[in-house]
Amino acid sequence: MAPNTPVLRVDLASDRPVYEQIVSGLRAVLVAGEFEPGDQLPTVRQLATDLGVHHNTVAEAYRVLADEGWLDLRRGRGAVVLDRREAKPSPEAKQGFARRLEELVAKAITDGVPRSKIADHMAALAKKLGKA
Amino acid sequence: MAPNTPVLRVDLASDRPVYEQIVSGLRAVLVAGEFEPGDQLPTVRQLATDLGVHHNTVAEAYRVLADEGWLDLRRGRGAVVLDRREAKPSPEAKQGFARRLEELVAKAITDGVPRSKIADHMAALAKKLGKA
DNA sequence: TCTATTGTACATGTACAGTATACAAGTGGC
DNA sequence: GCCACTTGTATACTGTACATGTACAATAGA
Repeated sequence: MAPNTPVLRVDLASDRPVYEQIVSGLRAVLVAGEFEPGDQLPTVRQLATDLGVHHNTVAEAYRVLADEGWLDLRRGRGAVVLDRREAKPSPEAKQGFARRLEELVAKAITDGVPRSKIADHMAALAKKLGKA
Repeated sequence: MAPNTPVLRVDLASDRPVYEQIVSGLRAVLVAGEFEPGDQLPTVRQLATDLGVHHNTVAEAYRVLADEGWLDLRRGRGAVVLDRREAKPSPEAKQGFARRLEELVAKAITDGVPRSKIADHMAALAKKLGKA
């Protein structure tokens, strides 16, 4: 493996905001359990250098994740991964997820991804979630 | 049902651009097959009034869908749904879909949606895609 | 205590989203 | 054919968000 494993990657050319890419990407990594509670995340300056952006951009992303309860963020200390087992109920979150999922699939179909591939991906992910 | 069935709905308070919400929402409707080729979509002014936005905002959304091949757009005539069966292959589209899907699921989990619900939704959608 | 490290606050440049307004291109009745 | 009307388009303008530059505050460690 490469000397320093990149935590994630961003597309500077994308129309999607970089800080939002960092939030989404890191959140996926955290949900996947690739970090244990107590683990240190790269400092805002370290990750910023890796990604080629300004450290304030990374800081903004870390702040969002901290608000969501994923990180403990303090100056001088860095970003520490939290436990976050509390599953707070969300009324319209389910509905929102369903709609976003439909929209994502519609986009993929428009982009020419075969429906069978899409179905396979989702079935596989659903299976993984079920046994977790 | 209400006298006029709303084609879709947007959240003006969302940080997500309205025109992008219109694109995603309409694309999902089109993929779902709720319109036949040749059907008329609401005029940009009509839909704009329904949604409470400016007609130029709707026009921008229609233009994106027209570029994707979903609509035939001409002044004086309105927006007509096209056939669009051609499935153009996309190399990185599959990979992009997979990543976006993971991120969407991570967001849902963060929002407190039970993993079982997420898995059920995806399994159901996958099944529907498979038999289509 | 002193210094380096780390996150934060604020101001600035730039690009994009949404709107107001005027225009061009079709449609349909006469 | 003419003319009013409808529909999408183009341009200018305003507010806001993204990303950055720079300085600051708080913590860690020697």
